[in-house]
Amino acid sequence: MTTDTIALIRNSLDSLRKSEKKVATCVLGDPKAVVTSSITELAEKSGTSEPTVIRFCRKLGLGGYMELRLNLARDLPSSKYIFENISTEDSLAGIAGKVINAHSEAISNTLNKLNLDDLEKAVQLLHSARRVEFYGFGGSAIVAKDAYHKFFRLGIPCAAQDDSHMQVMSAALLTPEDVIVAISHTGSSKDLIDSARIAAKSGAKVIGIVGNENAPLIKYCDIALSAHSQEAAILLAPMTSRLVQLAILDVLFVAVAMKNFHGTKDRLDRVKRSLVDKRH
Amino acid sequence: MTTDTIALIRNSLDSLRKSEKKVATCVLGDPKAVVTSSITELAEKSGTSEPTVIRFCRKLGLGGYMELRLNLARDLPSSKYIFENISTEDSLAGIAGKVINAHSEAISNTLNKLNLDDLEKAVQLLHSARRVEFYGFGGSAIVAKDAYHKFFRLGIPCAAQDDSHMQVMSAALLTPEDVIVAISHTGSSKDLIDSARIAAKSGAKVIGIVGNENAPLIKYCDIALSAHSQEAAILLAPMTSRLVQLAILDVLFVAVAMKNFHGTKDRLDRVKRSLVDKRH
DNA sequence: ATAATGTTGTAAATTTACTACAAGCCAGGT
DNA sequence: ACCTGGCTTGTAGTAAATTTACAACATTAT
Repeated sequence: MTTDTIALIRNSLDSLRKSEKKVATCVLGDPKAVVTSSITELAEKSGTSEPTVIRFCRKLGLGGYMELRLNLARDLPSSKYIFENISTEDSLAGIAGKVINAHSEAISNTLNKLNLDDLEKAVQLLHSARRVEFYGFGGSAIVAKDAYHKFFRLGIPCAAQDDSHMQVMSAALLTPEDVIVAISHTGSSKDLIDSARIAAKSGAKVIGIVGNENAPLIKYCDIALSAHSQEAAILLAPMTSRLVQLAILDVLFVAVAMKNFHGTKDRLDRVKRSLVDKRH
Repeated sequence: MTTDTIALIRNSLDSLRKSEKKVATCVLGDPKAVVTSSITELAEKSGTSEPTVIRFCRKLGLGGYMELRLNLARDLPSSKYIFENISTEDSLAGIAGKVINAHSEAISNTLNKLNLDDLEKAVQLLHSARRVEFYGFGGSAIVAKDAYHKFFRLGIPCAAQDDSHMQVMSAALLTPEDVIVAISHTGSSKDLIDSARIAAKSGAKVIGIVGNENAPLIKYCDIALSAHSQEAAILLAPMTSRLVQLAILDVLFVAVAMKNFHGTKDRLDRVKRSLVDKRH
């Protein structure tokens, strides 16, 4: 249902007439220019006439040329999505824009990058787990804790471990019915790899959430969900990566929760009610 | 540099004439409609005339009405209807899509909702603070901890407190040079309000990060940054809210970091180097 | 070869964006 | 209170845009 106009043009290229195709190649060649061009300019540049351009638009299922322009404006990697780094010259508004846009973009990209098969397997594992443990250090410890906060409401016995000693001890005591979720941006933290190895040795299933497809941690994972956050700005990379990790865990949480919707709803309501006395 | 047009309108709302403001509220009220409207339609709907609409566009620094339409089209969510709730019938791909889209949307909206003046003041406070403390409970405790993780790298003495007793004790010891950041989705946690009140009594500045503009907590804040996440799906609300809070703190962090770029860069490098031995 | 069909461009119609100017409004001063 | 000067706002007109109707041309089939 994602109507990317440029993809649409490319797909319907075959069903176009000769001169309409000229228009199409012209649009595909420089879509950005179309946004700022009038129909006359486009007709001229493509060596055709205005009505041809209109017919071209109609063939795409659009109402007219205006609609094409607006759609292209919407779909283009507009100046809004900047992977630039922040510079000292930036105004506060500029900084806010860059940070927010980098985040938003990173999150959207996650959806494309996610492997649905692996995701499905991860959901199955978590759903049928006797116990779930979330491991992470530093920034990823926060993600682990957040995951714990969510998953424990599902009634699944779980814990977040951000202490390397606790992790190995806990990992040693796991059983094949248990699952650990190992979270790491680099995917190369020695301590975390140790913990994952020990957990695997105990027979527990290991789900890795990493920000890099070549991470050594992946070798010790049954399933690795890579939150590859493309070459975002250096300064922002750790933040976007963390946000993406959180989003992946949110997806896992919701998916697992939906496996047993009524029980979940009841449980979430009870959690909610338990907090009312804390309100002002 | 190219800021979001909607945010631009919101910010320049003060410098507009009476009837231009009518146009502005009309655009802000339903930006999507503007994209498909002609200048005449917008003039009519806002109860003004075409020239007023043009003048409004010029005030924003745009060339004319067409540019406004194109910019709005570009900034708007790509026509996916998102704010739906998850249902039990959803496929995994559907769930992932909805969660990710809700998140992405919430983050983008943050930019529009943020009040730049308040943001600027918050940056100033944090930059010149002798000490910064982050307070939060439950899910917001995680956000607090995340903020602590970031800000301590700037060399600012700081801490995250997620224990109500520690909070009040710590708050009682603060000085007018100190700043606390009180984080709460509902903005009505009794304990957090207590902590904020005590901190204020000690003379410390209070920055509130809340998900609701009518939160009681705001009364005790010098600056309240509202991460109002619009009526997102019920099940997803806590998650998106948390993501938005994180994003706001990211913006604050980057902005404060940029106040002293060279020092920051050096410090971040040192932190990075300190971790290399932990790598595989 | 010629009729039939399909494709493209010309020219006119209609809508849209924009400009020049005049009417209205709200000060401040007499 | 009433005028006056400046500042807003709307009316009416203009130029330019998009879209339509139709005619000319090309292509294919009979």
